[in-house]
Formats: sequence, structure tokens, C-alpha cells
Amino acid sequence: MYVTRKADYAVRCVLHLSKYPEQVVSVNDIAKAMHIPKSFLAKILQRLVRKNIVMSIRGVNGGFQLSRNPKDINLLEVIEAIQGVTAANICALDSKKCRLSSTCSVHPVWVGIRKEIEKRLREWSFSRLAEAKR
Amino acid sequence: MYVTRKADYAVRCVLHLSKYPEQVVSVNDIAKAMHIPKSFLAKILQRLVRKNIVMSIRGVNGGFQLSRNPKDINLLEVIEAIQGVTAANICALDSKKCRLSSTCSVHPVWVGIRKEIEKRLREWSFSRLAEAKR
DNA sequence: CTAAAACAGGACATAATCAGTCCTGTATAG
DNA sequence: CTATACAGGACTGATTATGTCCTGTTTTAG
Ligand code: SF4
Ligand code: SF4
Repeated sequence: MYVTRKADYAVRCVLHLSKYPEQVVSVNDIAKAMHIPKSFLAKILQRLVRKNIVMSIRGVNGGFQLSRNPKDINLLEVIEAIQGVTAANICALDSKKCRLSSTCSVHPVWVGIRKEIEKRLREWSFSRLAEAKR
Repeated sequence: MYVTRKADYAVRCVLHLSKYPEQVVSVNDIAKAMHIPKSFLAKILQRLVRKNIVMSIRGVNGGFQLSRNPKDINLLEVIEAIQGVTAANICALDSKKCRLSSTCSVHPVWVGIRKEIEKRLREWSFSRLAEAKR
């Protein structure tokens, strides 16, 4: 699978925090609400903190909250914060990774797909996601 | 990575065969032309044979050739022949795989991305790829 | 001032998947 | 009847994915 559990959990987590901006939520609460293994989520949150997507408050009554307005955080950013940049096929990530890329007629297809995916993921801010009805 | 080497090799291989339809090409020749480890390619070809994308001719001067017109084989088909159906995120493959899918506002995004990717891959037949200039 | 609650970070564990290799067997042209 | 080429299964090593655990630090309530 291309999107790892780790990244998907990160998305769920940020989505949850987007529902309660201004509020401090503990790992435990997020984990329960979004069905994520607690200690795994703890590690994920560390990364989101370093990437300046969420901020942490330590000590009793501590927890996490978004470090920015949900409208300024999008899906792509959160996923890349966890996985780094990815693409469906290596050559779309870096054409040097395949010696055939300069002549391969399939290469542009993967590049196009990558662009399309990134565009779509960028279009979805967490404010938009939080509002989206299902 | 989402598209495995195996699937990418399969695509290269079919692409090569598309350049010489009607001709019988040995594993060795394909492997050399497309820079694929020979015995690995041999296994890949077995699968393509079973999926009725290529046919094999055994014995001296044997080898492989496409079992259909390149215009009737597309990228999606070859990739799925090797990897089976895939998607960027599990819920796009099967919503039952995630208990949150019925309420998750991100789920439709992945479904949309999957549809878009499959559409694009389906649009590229190997005759079109073989003609494509680079 | 101290205990309890909560995050931080590193090390570790396990399973799955990927990327290939190798060996034995079978078919066939010449 | 032998060399060439495919068929199929077993096996292997490396990497990645998915977590857990333990120790330490920060903070606040009492
Ligand atoms: S699509 Fe072409 S360029 Fe990209 S990895 Fe495959 S062979 Fe290389
Ligand atoms: S996007 Fe939503 S539905 Fe899909 S896997 Fe993640 S949480 Fe589950």
C-alpha cells in the first residue's frame, strides 16, 4: 500500500484535532476517538510536532492542539510530514532512479498521475474536510 | 512504493513485445533490452502467460509474443495482472477494511484518486505507448 | 514539595512484502 | 538425442511496516 497506516493515522489525528481547535487533547483521547494504537500515535504526534503541524503541551492536563488554522493544513502536507514525498512509481519521484526514464514512454504517465494526486490532496484542507458531510 | 518493480518490469516487457508484434522474443533478449534481471523476468512472464497477455513458445527458438493486439492491452491490465488490484489507501480498495470509512470525510478523496488513476492507466494502450514520442 | 499525569525519544520486536535466485523438469527444433 | 528455451516451485536476504516498551522530562494540583 502506498499510504502507510502511519500516515493515515496522522491524517485521522489531525482531522480529530481540527474538530476541536483551541482545545488541548491528550494522546489517549485521540487514540480512542480515532481507533489508533496509543503508543504508535504518540510517535506519530512527535513527528507532527517537529513538522509544526501540531503543538504539544506537556505536564498534567497536557496534550496536543493544532499549531495552525485547519484551513492552512492540507492532506498532502500531513502525509508528506510522515512518509516524506512519495509517488506511485519511483521514476515519478526522481527520474534518475530509472535509467530508462529519458526514453520510456510510460514515464510521463506516472509523472502526470503524481501531479494529479498531489493536486487533489493539496485541495483538501482540514477545515474543508471537517466540514464535509458524509 | 505502490507499483512494484515486478509490475514495472512487466510493463517494460509488454512494451518491448509491442514493438515487435508477430515476432517471437526470448526472455534473454527482453531482459537485455529492458534491463531486467533474467530469471526474475522469467517468473513475470509466466504470470503474463496465465493472464493471457502474452503467449509462450517452448523449445529451441522459443520465446514470447503478445497474445493480443497491443491496442487491446492497457497499462492497468498489465499492472493488475502482476499485483492484483491496488489503491493508494486500503479503504479505496475495500471500504470494509476500515471501520471508519462510513463516516470518514477523507475516504471519498481516496476513492476519487483511485478512479482517476485507473482511468488514466486504462487510457494508455500499448499501441498508443509504443507510438508515443519522447 | 511531591506525586501523578502527560509528552519525548530511543531501542527493540515481529511480520509482511519485495526483489530476486536456483534447481529440476518439460517441450521442441534440428 | 542434445542443446536451447520455457514452467514451476522452493528458497533467501533485505527492506519496510507496524507497533511496543522503557526511561526520562515537564508540569500542575494538592
Ligand atoms: S515507467 Fe519507464 S521510466 Fe518509469 S520506472 Fe518504469 S521503465 Fe523506468
Ligand atoms: S481515509 Fe478514512 S476511511 Fe480511509 S482508511 Fe483512513 S480513516 Fe479509514
